Amino acid sequence: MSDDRRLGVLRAIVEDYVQTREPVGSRVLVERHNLGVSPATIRNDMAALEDAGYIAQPHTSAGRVPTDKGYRLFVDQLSTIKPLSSPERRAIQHFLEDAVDLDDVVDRSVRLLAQLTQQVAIVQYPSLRRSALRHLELVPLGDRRLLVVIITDTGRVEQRTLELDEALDEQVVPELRARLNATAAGRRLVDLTEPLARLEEAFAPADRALVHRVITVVEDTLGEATEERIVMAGASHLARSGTDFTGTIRPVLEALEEQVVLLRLLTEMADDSAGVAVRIGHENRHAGLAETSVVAAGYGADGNAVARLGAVGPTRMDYAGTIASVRAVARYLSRILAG
Amino acid sequence: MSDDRRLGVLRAIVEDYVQTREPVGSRVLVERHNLGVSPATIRNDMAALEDAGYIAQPHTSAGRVPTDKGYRLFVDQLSTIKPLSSPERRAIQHFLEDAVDLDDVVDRSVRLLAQLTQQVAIVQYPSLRRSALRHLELVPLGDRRLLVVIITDTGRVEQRTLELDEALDEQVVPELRARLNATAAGRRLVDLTEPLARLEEAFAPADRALVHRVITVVEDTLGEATEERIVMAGASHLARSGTDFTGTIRPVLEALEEQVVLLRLLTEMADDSAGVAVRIGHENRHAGLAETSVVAAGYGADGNAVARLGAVGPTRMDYAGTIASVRAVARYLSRILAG
DNA sequence: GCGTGGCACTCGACTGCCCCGAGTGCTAAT
DNA sequence: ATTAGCACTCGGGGCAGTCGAGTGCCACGC
Repeated sequence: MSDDRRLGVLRAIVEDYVQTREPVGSRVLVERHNLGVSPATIRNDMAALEDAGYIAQPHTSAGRVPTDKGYRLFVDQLSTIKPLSSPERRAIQHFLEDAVDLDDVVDRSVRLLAQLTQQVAIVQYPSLRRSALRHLELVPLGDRRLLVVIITDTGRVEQRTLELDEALDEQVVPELRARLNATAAGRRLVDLTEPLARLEEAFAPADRALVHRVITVVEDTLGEATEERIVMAGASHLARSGTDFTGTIRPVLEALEEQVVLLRLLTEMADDSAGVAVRIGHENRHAGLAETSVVAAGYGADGNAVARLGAVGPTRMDYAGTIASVRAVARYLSRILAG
Repeated sequence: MSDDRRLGVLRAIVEDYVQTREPVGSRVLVERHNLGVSPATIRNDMAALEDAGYIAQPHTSAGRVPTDKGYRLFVDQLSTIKPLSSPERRAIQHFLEDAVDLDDVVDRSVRLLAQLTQQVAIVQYPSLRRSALRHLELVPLGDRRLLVVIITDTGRVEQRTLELDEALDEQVVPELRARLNATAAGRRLVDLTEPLARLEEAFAPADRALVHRVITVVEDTLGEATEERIVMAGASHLARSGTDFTGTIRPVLEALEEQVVLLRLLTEMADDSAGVAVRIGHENRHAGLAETSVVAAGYGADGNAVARLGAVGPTRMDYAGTIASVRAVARYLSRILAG
């Protein structure tokens, strides 16, 4: 009994099951994949695969279904990444290029990915901490409020309003703006703390209170709590006709609405050599996602990832196609952000 | 046969059906609502209500279920709006007050509304066109790119990058910024076109190309196509155990993912005297939403609505509670934006 | 030792049948 | 106008029987 053939059988089972959504038996297997052997032989292989935990049967007189472990082996065997068709590629590029700002880019990306994969897509906004600062803008609003706008090189814009205790000295604002930008522009936000502290000391004591508040607000904005945003699209794909989940899709939807869960999901995953990570079923370590798989990749200008995106679907998904789409969108998105 | 009692019967049917999710018969009706008459009498009333199209029976030997028309009458009869409990009110206020910027406010609002109503919540961002301009900021990025930032009094920030054909004259930027703001600040964005056109003519011919591009970009940003954004939360509530929809929730989810559909939905609805609008079932004029009802209200600082929010759920929903929650969140949101 | 044909066995899916009960509509009585 | 009584309808649940897909195992041949 060759190990090679057994792998082939597993692969055939996964492919058939993904396509038909039904447990696959030994006969249809030999017919559809013209393996040159008889059903009985396949049955022996299947028994071995079942002993090893790669497949299971829902009930005695039914065919076999891949287990999480089976999908894992299947995915690891997937070596070649199926390239997208060239019309597909053009469509992606065209679609993303028309975006007017970062919100629009992210929004278009997530919809595009949902469309391509026919699954739920999630996209994390470029992390503030890992981005570089492009510009800091201070806008006085009346004489007791100051609007602080933080603009990163990934196009992300954050704004905070400061309520001041005393009337604002209009003179100090342009100076503060200029010196803040001189100090901070171009730096990664995570590296700002120390230079900003030094800057504060360089101001006249009378102005320090204001300077301190501005610096504090900038740093708070970078705090973990509020900085991460994730958008989602394609939830309707979860409700596709042939319902893939035992019971309802509610736990899945609930999990997907928890930013914290999604964030953990995305950040915990380690990309493989092709830059894509796959988590299957229970590997997600979350009850609501026990029957789903996640395919994710990082993106970001000039090679260093500033955030991640991915697709979430039933464990019985088209892994090859999903991986290809996720990878493609991540690449185009990186290119757009760099441009 | 008194018309009063018939209305009471309809009301009782709606209440019971909303609670039990099961067709309600004449006997349980008299028992649960201690109407002082016999089941037979109620049956006559029910027959009349059915002739009038307010209720229907799924099949011969079953109880009655309200029709869209029945719900409509029921909702129109709902005069008093059930006030929220005071802990609820405190929770709302507390929750919304902690928001740091507009994105955060909107995000918190939509989650809060989903939580309160136990349904899908949608919130439209404050309309750009109906907001007033707070500040226009121009930020040179290198010498061939100019970042234009538009900040409204509702806290919304839009940004666009201009790619310039020729090197930017650093001198003209402060002047342009000052004059743009002098012309535009405080005005409703929809009223800007004409003053801006006049402003353009006031510049030296050499600078007009730049001025023109900036003005164009501001006006384009206000164009219908990109200005409207809607966020959604609570999709998981659609998948609640007792599935309320014939077939799947897929068409509903699909409709909710179409910004255009949502937008039409929200803007087409006319608020009643209490500031809340309700659309029931087929009134939504959208196939996917034929079995859902929408409760919406406008919000905005100082009384004039700049956008809308709402809840979407099965026609068999708790209208009184949903209306109360939608109204409350709209009010608190208005207050936050005004403050 | 590996592959194969044959065969008995298992068990879910489907079907037809029956019965029960909830709920109705109608009629006649008050 | 309300009500009691009654015949009628029809969906749903329980039960038995059949069908067929698919398995596991065994004996045989190369």
